[in-house]
Amino acid sequence: MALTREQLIDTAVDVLSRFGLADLSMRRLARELDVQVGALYWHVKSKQELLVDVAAKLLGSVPRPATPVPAMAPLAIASLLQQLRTALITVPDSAEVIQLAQSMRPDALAPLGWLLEFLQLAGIPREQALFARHLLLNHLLGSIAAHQESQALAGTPEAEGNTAELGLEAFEYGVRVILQGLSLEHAAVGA
Amino acid sequence: MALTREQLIDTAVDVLSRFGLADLSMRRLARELDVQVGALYWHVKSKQELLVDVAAKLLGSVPRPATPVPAMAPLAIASLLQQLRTALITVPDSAEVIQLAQSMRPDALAPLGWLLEFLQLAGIPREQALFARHLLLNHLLGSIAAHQESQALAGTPEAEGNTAELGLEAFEYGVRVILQGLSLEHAAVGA
DNA sequence: ACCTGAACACCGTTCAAGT
DNA sequence: ACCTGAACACCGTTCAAGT
Repeated sequence: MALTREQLIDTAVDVLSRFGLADLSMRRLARELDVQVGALYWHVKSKQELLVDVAAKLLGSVPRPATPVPAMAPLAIASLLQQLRTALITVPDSAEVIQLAQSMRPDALAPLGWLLEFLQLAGIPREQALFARHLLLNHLLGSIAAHQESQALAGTPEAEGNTAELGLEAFEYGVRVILQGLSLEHAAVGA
Repeated sequence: MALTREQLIDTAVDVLSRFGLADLSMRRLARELDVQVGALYWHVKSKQELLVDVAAKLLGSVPRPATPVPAMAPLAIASLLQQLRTALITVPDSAEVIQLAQSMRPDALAPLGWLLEFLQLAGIPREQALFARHLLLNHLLGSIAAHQESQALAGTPEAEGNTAELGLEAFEYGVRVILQGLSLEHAAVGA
């Protein structure tokens, strides 16, 4: 049966999850799917386009939180960020893939749209909500990348629980700091 | 006269500044320096090692601010971040290069050491100062990358001052939010 | 419509051998 | 000490030709 775009994306997600971005080449994908490299380009315009779909699939399992009342918006934001983190933290180089997708097609990642929505709901004007989202996103992706690096360098898994919790702690600290800073900058949030 | 490591680094900075990271290959460098590719590997262990030195050179022009009294630490931090931004904003893909250097050799970039120092001076305990620095760094590099992307997509330089100021505004907004959030999280800062 | 075969124009790294 | 020549094992993308 003929190769499908879905199959191509699924295989890409699989190779990424198991071996990382360095091993995710078009040639590797072709080998994995038992076709010639050229065949892939009938289903997909370029590797970058494929990676956008990979990013969307990585975030596909994140459910949309219920729309909060304004006073609860910061909580909804924090929990959405947590969910995004858990969806990405086990996939090597996922931060890089999301960043690329976000820069290529800013509307391709639905959960990031919700994030903007909740920030505005919290009383932040649109333009500044865009800045604020950038801030939160840079922190999310940055802390995921840092955590994965530190694990990669760890080598022998001595005290692995230790570094894993440290990564989570750093993430939550940053979210707290940013949300507090935002509520100071925009009076509308507090209760 | 023989090729030197300095020459190699300088040429790399030059190619990066003019053409970006995609064009910064060992083979391109060799062509530029009129040697064979192999020659480069006598002066440098790997491309990654070279990029660490490139990153250090990019930040080499940033002067160390005078050590502030604790109450002035946030100001010193904000001005150091500004200087880092101006050093990097004109160099394509500089954020990526800094991030790589920072992950390969966390002590190679002196100004980032100063940043940690000032955060502790502001009354933030060491461990959390490390998180806070990450937060500021992710914002700095993220906003530089975003600004350069938006310029790349702009194509025709219509209303170029507009987007340039928008990038600066987003950057300053983020720094403000983070510093305010930090001062809320750590009581020691206010005057 | 979907894929093969083969090419084009590249990569980073290594290393015997030269000077 | 410093560099060349040549190889090894890869890349992403294109495209005539096949089925």
